Amino acid sequence: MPVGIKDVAQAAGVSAATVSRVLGHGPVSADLRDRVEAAIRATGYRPNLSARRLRSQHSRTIGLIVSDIRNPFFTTLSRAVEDAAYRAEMRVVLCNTDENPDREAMYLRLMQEERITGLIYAPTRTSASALARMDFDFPVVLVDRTGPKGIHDAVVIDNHGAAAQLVDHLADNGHGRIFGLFGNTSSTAVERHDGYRAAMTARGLAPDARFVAPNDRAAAEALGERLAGGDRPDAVVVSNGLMLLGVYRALKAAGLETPRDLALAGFDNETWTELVGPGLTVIEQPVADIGRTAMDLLFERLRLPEMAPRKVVLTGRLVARGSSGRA
Amino acid sequence: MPVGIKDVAQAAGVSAATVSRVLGHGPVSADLRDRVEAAIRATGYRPNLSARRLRSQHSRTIGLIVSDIRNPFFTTLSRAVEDAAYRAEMRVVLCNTDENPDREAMYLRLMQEERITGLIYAPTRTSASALARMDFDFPVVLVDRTGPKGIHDAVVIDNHGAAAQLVDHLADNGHGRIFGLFGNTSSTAVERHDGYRAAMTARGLAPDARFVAPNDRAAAEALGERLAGGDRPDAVVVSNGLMLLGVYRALKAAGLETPRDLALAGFDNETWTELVGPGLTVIEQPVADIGRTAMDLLFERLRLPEMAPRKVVLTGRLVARGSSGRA
DNA sequence: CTGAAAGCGCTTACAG
DNA sequence: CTGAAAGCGCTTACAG
Repeated sequence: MPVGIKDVAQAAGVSAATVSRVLGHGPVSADLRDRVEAAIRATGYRPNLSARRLRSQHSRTIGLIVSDIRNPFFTTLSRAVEDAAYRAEMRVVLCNTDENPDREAMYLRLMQEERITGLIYAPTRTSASALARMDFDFPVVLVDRTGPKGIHDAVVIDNHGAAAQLVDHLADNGHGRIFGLFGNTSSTAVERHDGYRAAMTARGLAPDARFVAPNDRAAAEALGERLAGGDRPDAVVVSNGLMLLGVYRALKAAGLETPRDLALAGFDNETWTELVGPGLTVIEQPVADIGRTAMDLLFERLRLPEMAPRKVVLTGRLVARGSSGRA
Repeated sequence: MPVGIKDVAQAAGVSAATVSRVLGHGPVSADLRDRVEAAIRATGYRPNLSARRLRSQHSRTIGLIVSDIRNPFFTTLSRAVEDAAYRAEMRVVLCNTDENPDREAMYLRLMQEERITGLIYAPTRTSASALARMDFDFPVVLVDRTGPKGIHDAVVIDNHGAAAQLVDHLADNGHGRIFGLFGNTSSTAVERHDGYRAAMTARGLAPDARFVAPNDRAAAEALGERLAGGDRPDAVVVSNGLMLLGVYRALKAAGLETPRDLALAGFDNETWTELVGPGLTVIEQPVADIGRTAMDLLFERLRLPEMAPRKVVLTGRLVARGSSGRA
C-alpha cells in the first residue's frame, strides 16, 4: 500500500491541497512547506503519476517511434531525444516497429491512449502515405523520413545530394559501373536512389539499382545475385548502415577485397566503418542534431500550433576512406 | 477534445460500464458488443491509459534502468526485454543513468511514481550497495550486475570464469605479461578482475591491473599510460566492449599491430570485433537470453512473491580470433 | 447480461 | 496563504 497524498497531509497536519501545492509551484508559507517536506521524507511519499496526469490533463510525455533501436542511427537519435526531454522534465515512450506497418498502426494508437504531448516519428513509406488521412490530438515531427507534403514538421538530411556526392566521388576515382542498393521501406531510400540516378545520368553512366528490405541479410543476398550476373560492377553504393554491413560481410565471405575487387561506399558513419581494412567511405549524418532539432521543432509547435509546417534539411558529410579508392 | 467513454456509451445507447466491458473481458451480449464496437469505430475512441491505470491499480509497466542505451550490450538487452513485454501486453519505461548514481536515484524515484509492475536494473556499485536499505513496492531483477546478496533475483554471466578463460587462452598462446583493464563502476568489473587475478596467480604470473571509468576514452588513456611505463606488457585484457574499442583505437593510433606488438582480448562480441584486422578475441555474452531470463524471473516473482531470491548464472562463450595469437 | 454509483489519487478553481 | 469540494476518465463491486 503506497502512501498517498492524504497520508502526507495528515502527517503534516495540513490539507491535501497544500501538499499538492508544495509538490508543484503553488504559494505555500515557509512554515507549512517545511512541515510538508518533513512529512514527505518521513513517509517516503511518491506522487502517483497516473493520477497527476489524469487530473492535470498533461502527460508530459514525448512519443518516439522508430524501426529498430538496434540500428545505431536510431540508438543515437533516441539518446538525443531523451536527453532533450529530460532537460524539459518530460519522459519518452520509445517504440520499435521493425518496419512493420501493423506495429506502426498499433503504436500510433498507443500514443493516443497515452495522451502524449507530441510525437517524433520515422514512418515507413506505407504508413507515411496514410498520415495525410490521420488526425492526432498532438503535433507530429517526422525524422529521417518524410510524409505527405506540408502537413507535418520534419527534420531530414539532403538525401538526394548526399547520394549524388557518393556517386560523384566514386566516379572521380575512376569507377563507372556503380551498382546501387537501396531500402524498400522509406522515403529516405527513394530520395537516395533519385540522387544516385541523377548523378549517374549527369555523367552519362547507366543507373543499375535495386531495392530490397533494409537489413544486412537482404543486402548481402542482393549483392550476391548481382555479382553472379554478367557485366560485374566495379563499385557499390548502399543506402544505410545495416545494409552496408551486410554487403561488407558478403564481400569478405566471397574473398573479394575492397577497393581492389570492388569499391564500396554508403551511409552512416558507424564505429566499424572506420576500423575495418582500408576504412569505408560513408556519408556521416548529424544524428544527434537531427534528434535535438526535432525536439526544438516540437516545442515550438506546441507554443505556436498554427505556424505553417517547417521542414529542416541538414547536411550529411562525406567521410572519404580507402574503400572508394581506385581499383 | 478527445472523445471519452461516455461519448461512446451515448453513441451506442448503452452505459459507460458496458463500453468498459467490451474493451476489457467483461460479459456483454453479442448485440450490445456490436453496437459498442461500431460506436468506437465511428467516434475514433481511444481509452485514456492514465485513467485506466489509476482506476485499475495496474500500470502494466516494466521499468528498465541501464547505464547507456548506446552500449550495444544494453541495446540488445532492451530489445529482448521490450519484445517479452510486448508479448505480455506490457509497456517498458527505459532510463539511461550514464553510470551516474544521482540519476539512478532519480530514476528509482520515477519508477515508484509510475507505480511500475516490476523493475529490471543494472545498478552501479554505488547504488547496488544502497539497495539493501531500499524498499520498493515492486519486485526488482538485477541484470549484468549484482547487488547485496540474497535480496533480489538476478541474471548474470560467470564473469570470474570468463575472465579466467581469457587469461588462460592468452597464456596458452605464449603471453605472460598480461595487463588487465577493468571498469570502476560495476560489480561485474570487480568479478572479472577477480577471475583475471586468480588465473594469473594460478599460473605464477604477476597480476598487473587497473580500474578506470568504463568508457573508450578512459581506457585509451589508461593504456597509453601503461605503455609509456617500463616493462611493457605483451597482452591486454579489457573488461567491456566500449573499453575494448578505446584500447583498439589507441593501439591503431600508436601504430601498434595486433597481435604482433600486443595481443588483445576482451568482452562483448560486437560487430566491429569480427570485422577488424585479424579479428578480436572476445567473450560473447548471451545478451538476449539475459533479457528474456530477467523477464521470466520477474513474471514468476509476481506470481510467487514469497519465493526465495534466485540468481541465474549464464555462461559466456570464448570466440577466439587472431588478436590473441602468438606475437 | 446490464446500469447506477462509488472511487482510484491527484489538481485546481472557488471562497475565505 | 489555505481548505473543502469537485472532477479528470476510467473500472468494478453491487443490485437487479
